[in-house]
Amino acid sequence: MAQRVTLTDVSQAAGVGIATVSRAMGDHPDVSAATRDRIRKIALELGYRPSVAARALRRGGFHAISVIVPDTQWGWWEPLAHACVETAGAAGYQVLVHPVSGGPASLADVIAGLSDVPTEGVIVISVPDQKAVREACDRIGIPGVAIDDTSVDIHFPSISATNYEGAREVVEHLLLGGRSRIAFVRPRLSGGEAVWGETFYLQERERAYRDALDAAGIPVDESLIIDTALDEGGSGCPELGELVENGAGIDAVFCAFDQLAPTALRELATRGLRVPDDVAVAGFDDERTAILVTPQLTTARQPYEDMGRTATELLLRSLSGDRPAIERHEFPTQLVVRASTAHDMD
Amino acid sequence: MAQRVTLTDVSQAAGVGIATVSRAMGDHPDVSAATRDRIRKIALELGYRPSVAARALRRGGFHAISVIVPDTQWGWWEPLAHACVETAGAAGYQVLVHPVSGGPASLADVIAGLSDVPTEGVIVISVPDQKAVREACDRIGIPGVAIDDTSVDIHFPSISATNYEGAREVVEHLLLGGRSRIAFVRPRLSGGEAVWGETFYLQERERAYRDALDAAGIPVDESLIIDTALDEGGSGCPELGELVENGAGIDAVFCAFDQLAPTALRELATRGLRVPDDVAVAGFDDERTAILVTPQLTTARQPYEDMGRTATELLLRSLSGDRPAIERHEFPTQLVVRASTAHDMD
DNA sequence: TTGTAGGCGTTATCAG
DNA sequence: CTGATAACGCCTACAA
Repeated sequence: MAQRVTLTDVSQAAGVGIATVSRAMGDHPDVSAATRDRIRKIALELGYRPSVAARALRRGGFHAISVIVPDTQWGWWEPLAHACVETAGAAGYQVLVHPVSGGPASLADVIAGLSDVPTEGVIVISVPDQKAVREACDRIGIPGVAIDDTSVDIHFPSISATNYEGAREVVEHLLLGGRSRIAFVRPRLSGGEAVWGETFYLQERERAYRDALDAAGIPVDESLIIDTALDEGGSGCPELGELVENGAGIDAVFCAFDQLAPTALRELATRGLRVPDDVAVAGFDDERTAILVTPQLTTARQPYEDMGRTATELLLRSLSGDRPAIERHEFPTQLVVRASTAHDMD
Repeated sequence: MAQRVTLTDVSQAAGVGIATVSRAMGDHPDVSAATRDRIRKIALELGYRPSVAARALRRGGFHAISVIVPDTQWGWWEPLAHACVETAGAAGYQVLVHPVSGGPASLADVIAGLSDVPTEGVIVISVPDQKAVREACDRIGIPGVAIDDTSVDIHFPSISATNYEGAREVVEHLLLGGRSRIAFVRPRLSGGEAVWGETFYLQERERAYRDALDAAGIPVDESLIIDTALDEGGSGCPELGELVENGAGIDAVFCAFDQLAPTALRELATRGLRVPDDVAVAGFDDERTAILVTPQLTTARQPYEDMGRTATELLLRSLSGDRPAIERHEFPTQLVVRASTAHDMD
């Protein structure tokens, strides 16, 4: 139905050669204005659309890369995609963004589907299992780069922030503020997603939490490390509430990432604890959440721009023959102090 | 560099005809397992990748559509894109998402760039000027559908929510709660973007605001209609502050959309006004903002799923020859009552 | 200024 | 089972 009208059709309808039509449609100089206009009119009437495929075949390629983005409800990955688009655009590449629809299997599915998409390479964001994804890439024969700190084992050049250093900086900021009973809030694995358990960035941030306390001579109290459901709109964080209830005497909360903060803040508010006076709260990412909650959240900002740009550069380089090493490229975070931890706001 | 190795190369290296290689690469039955494996091995060594262009040319088309999404920093449009992906996927279409990079000109630019992208049609989201975009589409000869309520004049089949009815419902909800001094907060045009001034949804929501007051027998006080900068992270809303200062005696605030609420809420909090006891606050969209602010926001939810699905269906239909009418398709919003307006929470 | 012909890399149709 | 060959639709020398 769709791709029916061709150059030949138009040429016949106009009683000219196909070359003339081709020239008329492009902005070729070698056509008389009269015939050009006549042909264009006919083409329009016939609903002629040039075949991208034929054109690309003729010219050899599309110069497009794909960015595969996770299907989280809210797009924290947007700054990343944006940076990719910018960088690729400057190099004459189109960027195709493919949202992943669901479970862990489907990332590989999306990639498999790419065999019919004109893309020369792929940037995957937040990959549950790099091995499977890598195999999918190999199967269709395109190179890839990951912006990912979830996989413990990596099979792509992997871009991430300095999770350990960033988290350590956050915790040290809390310690400097005189806090010593610091809870660490992690996301609870929901359903069968045992994946979380081996999530690299969680490991790193937790390690930083422990090390920072150690270094400050504060023994880690395992009961202060709690797991909770991820639900930004939820009314509270029962596990944190329990901690307060039990008289754990916490004076700070470090959320493994910003999205865990809203429920924590609400729980504290419900229990009449003031933030930051009674309890300081901090997160990680500097996501949209951080500026919308009350009070606004101290956190570690991930350098998404740099990360996206570097990923794209690595990919483009590997398109021109390079085979970049499979290693982690870590980019430093920046501590952003806001009202949720007060001490050095003055 | 990239697209060099072809079927012919592999066939020569393997000492067979290209047809055999083609069959070996696909999962054709008519090849002996032995040759198939041998050929595949050689192809892998040579780094052979089938040409998507040639393949598409042969098979006639790509079956992909594009969704062009605005480059707002935070993706309220994501549910839309998601619905498009789902709907298109079910019909065997790939979806390419193209973020727009900047100013009003660039949407048309993105579309112009699509002439080299294998896409059969386009869904544009939030179009500042449909006329220009329509011309860009015509120029490259692909059909389009808009999910858009910004343009006053439309040149695409245009999907949107029922802005008037939705806003009216919100204002009536405030009135029902006994509020009568209701401020209406609009975004201020920043820089040269006179576009906002002729923004359809703003006109509609304002009209609803006025009509609702009228219907309730409350005269519209023009001084209660204020324009403010859009800055989610900002510390307050000076214009609203002034209103309070001047003793305008407001008891409710209707924000033209959710993203205007955070600063309004902060301003009220700063001035010691309690929400909703002293002042009720409501928005429009049911965006992420709505559940993150304190207190959570009463608002009108846009039915993004329906909207995205319908847009995709319209587009797919126009790919099979239909020429859908250029008209608005409006989908009803749903009033979502949260803590920011208290009266019927009990 | 216009028409003819060849080829881009695949796949499908035919012979062998 | 395998090999030649003809399209697919467009662009562009080259020829008229």
